[in-house]
Amino acid sequence: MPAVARPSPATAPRADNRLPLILDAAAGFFADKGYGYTSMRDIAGAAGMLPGSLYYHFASKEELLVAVYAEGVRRIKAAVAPALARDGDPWERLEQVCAAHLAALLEDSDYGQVVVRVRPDDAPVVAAQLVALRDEYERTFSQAVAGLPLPPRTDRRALRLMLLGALNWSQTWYRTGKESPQSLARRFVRLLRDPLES
Amino acid sequence: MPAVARPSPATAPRADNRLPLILDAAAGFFADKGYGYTSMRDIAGAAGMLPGSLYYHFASKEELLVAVYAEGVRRIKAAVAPALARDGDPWERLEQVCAAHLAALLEDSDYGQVVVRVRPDDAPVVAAQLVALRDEYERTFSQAVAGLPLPPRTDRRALRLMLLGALNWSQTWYRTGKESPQSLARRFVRLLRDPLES
Amino acid sequence: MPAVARPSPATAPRADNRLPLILDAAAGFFADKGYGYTSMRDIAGAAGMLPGSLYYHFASKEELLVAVYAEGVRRIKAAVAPALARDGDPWERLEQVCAAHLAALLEDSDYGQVVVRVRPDDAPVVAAQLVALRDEYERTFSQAVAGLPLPPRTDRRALRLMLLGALNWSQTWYRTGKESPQSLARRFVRLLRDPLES
Amino acid sequence: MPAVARPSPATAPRADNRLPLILDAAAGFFADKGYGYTSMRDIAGAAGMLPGSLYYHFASKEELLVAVYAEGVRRIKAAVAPALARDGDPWERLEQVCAAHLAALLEDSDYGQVVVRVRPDDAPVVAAQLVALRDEYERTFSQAVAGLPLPPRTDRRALRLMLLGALNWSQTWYRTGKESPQSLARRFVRLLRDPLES
DNA sequence: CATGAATGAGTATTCATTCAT
DNA sequence: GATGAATGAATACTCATTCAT
Repeated sequence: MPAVARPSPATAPRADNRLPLILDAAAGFFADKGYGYTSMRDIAGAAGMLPGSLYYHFASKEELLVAVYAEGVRRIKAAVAPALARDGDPWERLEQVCAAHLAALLEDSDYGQVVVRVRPDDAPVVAAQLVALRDEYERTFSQAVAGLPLPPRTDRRALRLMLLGALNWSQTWYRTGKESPQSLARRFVRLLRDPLES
Repeated sequence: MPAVARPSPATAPRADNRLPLILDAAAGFFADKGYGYTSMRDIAGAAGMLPGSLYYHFASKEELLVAVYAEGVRRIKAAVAPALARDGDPWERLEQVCAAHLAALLEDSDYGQVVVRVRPDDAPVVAAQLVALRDEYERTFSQAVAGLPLPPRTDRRALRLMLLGALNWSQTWYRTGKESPQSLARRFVRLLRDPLES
Repeated sequence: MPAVARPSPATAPRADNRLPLILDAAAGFFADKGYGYTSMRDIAGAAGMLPGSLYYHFASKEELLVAVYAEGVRRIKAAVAPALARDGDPWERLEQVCAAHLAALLEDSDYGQVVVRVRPDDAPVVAAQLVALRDEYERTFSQAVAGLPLPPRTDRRALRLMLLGALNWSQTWYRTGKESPQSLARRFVRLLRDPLES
Repeated sequence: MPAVARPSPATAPRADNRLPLILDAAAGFFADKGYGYTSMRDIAGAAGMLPGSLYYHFASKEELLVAVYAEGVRRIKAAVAPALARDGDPWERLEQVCAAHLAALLEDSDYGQVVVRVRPDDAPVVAAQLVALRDEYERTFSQAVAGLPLPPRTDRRALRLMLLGALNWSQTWYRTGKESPQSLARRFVRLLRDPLES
């Protein structure tokens, strides 16, 4: 326990500068193969270290997942925030929010994918934390729906669940390149906005 | 213990057929914990046999999954078929199809859940078979959308993807008891049919 | 226990007419992959029956091996016998014996190969029987060496071990087609007969 | 707890190196029971560790075999090298080479035995490596034959195959104690060198 | 003669984790 | 901060064998 050498335990309590490397590696695998199909060895290998070394940074695989998941939520929220802040037509705003959500989910980074792909009960011990993080984001998303001028008695909850479900499920069939998140978002929102009954 | 029903030990030599038992057990676990989180021990235990005994019936865990998955698709198709066959208002028909789909997925049996929950690439060796099965069903579902009278240039593919996505994703948040598949289907279809833009 | 139907329990105590089929299948695998690497399933499959059915014919895998091994020894002895019976030049006779031995071992059938390939202690329970069978043949082979007119004090035992070793080991490197057992036998015997020291 | 002997925890960080222990254990079993009849449990047990722990050192049973086999070839080559390097009578040299070969094979260590006992295709994945190793040694052995002054048109290849076969097959019947490798080698070489035809 | 169904013990291998250094 | 070495429990799967039918 060196009491002097370290410049200042308060300002730099723990450097841990390879931490982002680990998070990136983990996010990559979790997004790609899922939590349960990823081993600590996979992650360590990709981060250029040995499995045991991961435990200096995270107490368990589950805690590592929480960290990745939290970062994923943070990024989706950050991606959606500008769209949400915009003034103007609420339908247009919803479309932009959806586009940002989709982009974060499908293309921008592994972190976003993790949030949609990993089911909280894959990691029972921390399931509650994951659910809380997910809920946190869904409240954000709700605001975009809440701002919509809708006929009275419209079921806004169903609207939100439907839209979010459609968006999230797209991870299942979406293939990069054929269509942009932006245009997909437009299609989906149009289907809701425009009357379909001829 | 029906004392009469059994035809005769000669005609029915002894097909205890614990095979459906195995399938049920597997379906239960796959639906509940996912494919990768289920062990052959789990399944064997629930079926009242030893792990090795499973291999008399299925050559591998993956083939067992295919059997469960196929049965799942069969059941969803069977559930949806009557609704699809109905004459009358196409929107009404779509609603009934969605209700049947949701019921099969959320309540009726584990088999339906497996089809939605298990990702084909969890079992790489048979992934193609699973995809084929899933596609087979989706073609069935498409018919309900195809029958809709829609304004020209409506994007029917997007409509199908959106609806199916919303339906399937419901597995994530749906909790039995609060709301019936029937009523949920009605809500979703209404949101599409009725104009939302005031 | 039908007392009448069977023609005559004494003359045909047990038909067992698929037995040769089983032996052939077993010989094939034992020769090819070795005893330990062959499963009863392999054999049953090749014989067109189920694994359990083999136990009607043989009490255990080990006993099946004994049967195959015995048949192998029988065949090698039968192949060598005519050459051994010949009159005339003893060196010529030895060459013919070696040629017959090699042919039985390398080309004629799987049974011969089994005798050379399978080590008695691969099947501990019956090891002694296998050794006895092998010894039985070696005594036969010895006669060909015993008949040789050799300088006094020649070590006939070493000669037999050397020749038999060279012959048996050929299974390791011999590839059908390049050279006949006949010509290989001639080469080996010549090396012994002719003086090499110039 | 030796307080002095250990040079310094810094220079010799802690290379317990139980690896040779594992190799020895594996060599012992492979030589004794054969590759396929040896389990990783056997080896681990003899090395004083748990089965899983072996995989820290070797990626698979097959790779472990390669390591043992390579060491075996190395040892036989090393044993034969001095004899091969000798000047003087080529027949005498051949005899010494054979004696060294036999000693390595029959008495000196399990490693040598493994090379002769284990058939490359017992471990299909690495079979090619094993064959390459074996060939490597056989080229060494060939030199001893190549140095022999022989009548023109003598078949040197057959001579090498015959001698090596006789030597290697001796593993089958040789029992320590009765006769030394040295004397056995002399017998074999004499049989070739001296004219047998009276 | 043969099968259908199962057993129980064994196989190689994987994995999250630990901990002294 | 990280490693080398190991643990212990789990995993999918295999195999010789059994036995009622």
